[in-house]
Amino acid sequence: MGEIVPFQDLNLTPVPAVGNGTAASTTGILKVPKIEPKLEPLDEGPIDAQPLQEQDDAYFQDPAPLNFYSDPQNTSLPQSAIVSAEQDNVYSEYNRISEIFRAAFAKRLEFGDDVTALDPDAGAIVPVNTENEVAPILVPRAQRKYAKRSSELVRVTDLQIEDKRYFREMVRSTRLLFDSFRVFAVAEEQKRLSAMGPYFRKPRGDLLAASVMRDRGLWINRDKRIVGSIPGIEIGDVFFFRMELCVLGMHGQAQAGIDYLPGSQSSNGQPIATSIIVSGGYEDDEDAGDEITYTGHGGQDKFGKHCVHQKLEGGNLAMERSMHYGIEVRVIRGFKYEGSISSKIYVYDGLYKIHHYWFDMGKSGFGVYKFKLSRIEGQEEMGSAILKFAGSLRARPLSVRPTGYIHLDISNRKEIVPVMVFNDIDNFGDPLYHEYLPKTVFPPHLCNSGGSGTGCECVSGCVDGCFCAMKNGGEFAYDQNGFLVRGKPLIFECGRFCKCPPSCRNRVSQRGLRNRMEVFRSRQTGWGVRSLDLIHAGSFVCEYTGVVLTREQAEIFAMSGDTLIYPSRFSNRWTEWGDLSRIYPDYVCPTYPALPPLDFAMDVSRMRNVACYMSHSTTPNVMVQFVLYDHNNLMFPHLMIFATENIPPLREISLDYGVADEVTGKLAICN
DNA sequence: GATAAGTCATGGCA
DNA sequence: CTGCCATGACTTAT
Repeated sequence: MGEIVPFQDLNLTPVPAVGNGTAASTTGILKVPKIEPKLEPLDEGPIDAQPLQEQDDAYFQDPAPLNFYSDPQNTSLPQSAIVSAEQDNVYSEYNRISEIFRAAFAKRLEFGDDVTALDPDAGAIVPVNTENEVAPILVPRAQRKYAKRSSELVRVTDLQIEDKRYFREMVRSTRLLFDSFRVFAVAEEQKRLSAMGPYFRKPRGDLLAASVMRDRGLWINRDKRIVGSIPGIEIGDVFFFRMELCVLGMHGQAQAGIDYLPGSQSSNGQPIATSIIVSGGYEDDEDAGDEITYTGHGGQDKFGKHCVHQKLEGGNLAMERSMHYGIEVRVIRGFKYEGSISSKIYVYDGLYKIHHYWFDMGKSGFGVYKFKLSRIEGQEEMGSAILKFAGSLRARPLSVRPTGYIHLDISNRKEIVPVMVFNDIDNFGDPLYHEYLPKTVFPPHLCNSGGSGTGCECVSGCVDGCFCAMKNGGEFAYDQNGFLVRGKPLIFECGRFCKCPPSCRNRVSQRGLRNRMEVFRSRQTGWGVRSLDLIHAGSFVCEYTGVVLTREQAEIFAMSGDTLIYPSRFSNRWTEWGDLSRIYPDYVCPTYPALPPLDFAMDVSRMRNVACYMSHSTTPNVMVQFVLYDHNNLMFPHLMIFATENIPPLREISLDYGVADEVTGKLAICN
């Protein structure tokens, strides 16, 4: 080994604070006057009288099936919907937008294509706006020119709170784009492939999204090689693809488990490891959470069997050098996760230090390098530990948390999965005193407008181009997995006059809650909501229910001081989900059908559902999307809540309730 | 579970 | 110093 340059000579300088606080103007999760009902102590409430008991039946024990499309036997859904085709003309705008996307994808350049139409000054991708010409989505591989990964090794320290918000928002929007584009790209690529003939392999949305985003220069954290935590990424954040980690600068290797700055790029010629992925791919690994014995890479054949001794080179050498300099590494754990959209999930578990390493005989009889890592103290709880905890909580809530639960299902089996109530802070228990309302109640005349209507004829489920697809502008709002492709002013799901079964892909939000929820008491937000299941970005979470009041009724109610929800005041966060303007410069956010002013309010004072307890945030992880299915009045849509981020179990769900009223200074949600 | 298609960064070489 | 290309890697989906 050559001469060792001491740690302080390494070019490890803190990055100056970047954020200026303008990216996010207000705080994260706030204490707001959401629905603050009259909180009553539980002195003579039902809780003490009826101690909770662990429930063993399927309703409490079975995990919610994520792929509900494989359940055509489920006929419990109401077939009460009236949908007519009268709006067909207003969807021409949708059709036009869809055509742009389809054409863009169809015109993907292949290797060797002529690229003279591309403008070299505008980066890799250029829209060609002549008639009938659209931008290609991918530049031919041979033509791609990417900015190199930086070799400047830095550690980011002392971020101010506004800097943290800035970076969190940057990460959030990047992930949002990755997720929504991934969903979209798979759907479009499938259309393109099927137009060319039969195909056998589902396209990989992770690769498509990452590749297109790289073309557009949308990968982040490439201008610095960051040691330690990545600003904007928190312990416990969950990822579904290795490429997503590359896009975020978390871990730059598409497959390799050790990411490092090679010695050839390092200021002192020494390689430095920055992150590792622990996912059980090496038989000699031992993972005890805080302590890891990590096996170096190499020595395996293509089937994953060791066949030669490992060498102290590449990532292995970088690990040894990081140990020598006392440099921390990020640890990301990979799991198999039942019901996930991808085969594995990846969880950021925080920073570890390498304490020693040795050369050892592996179980295969070939030599391997082993590294002993231990977690740096004082960090947030490990994300992987929370995932495991949530898993046991789903099965045996009262054994895992003997105190705190005051109800195991406030829905009283009105939902498909339980909604529990947890309070280990005080003795308030008002969620127990409201009737649970699984679906919004509309004025009777809306849903009973005669026995005739129009709908699709898809007896075995809706297909591309069917009547209901056309009503949504020629494309369904949801992909084959039930994920929202992009937000729209309004979505038409199939309804009563459709011939399709309840399992139809166009009936996502009317199926109700799919994730086991917990209403919990919090010192910061009063009541809050968290899920025991991992929620995928783009998936339906729940409806925001209440009893619909017309304006006249609402005025009377408001005078009497009841709590009302005004749907028109929810901020238009749906425009962010699927906003591809950073990929398609001429992207137009869907604007049709133009909704009339939503001139109604919802009373949630007596009857409500789990959504009512969600906290407000200006950096929310869910949003409201308007949906129609059981009647046809554009003025009275359902308020459906969809996830805009991957929400790990037990992380608080937050919603943007809209801006504060300028006159009263109150947040808009309450009157 | 074997296999095929796909990607990245690295490192050697011209 | 740059560009090219082979290589290895705890992937992902069928």
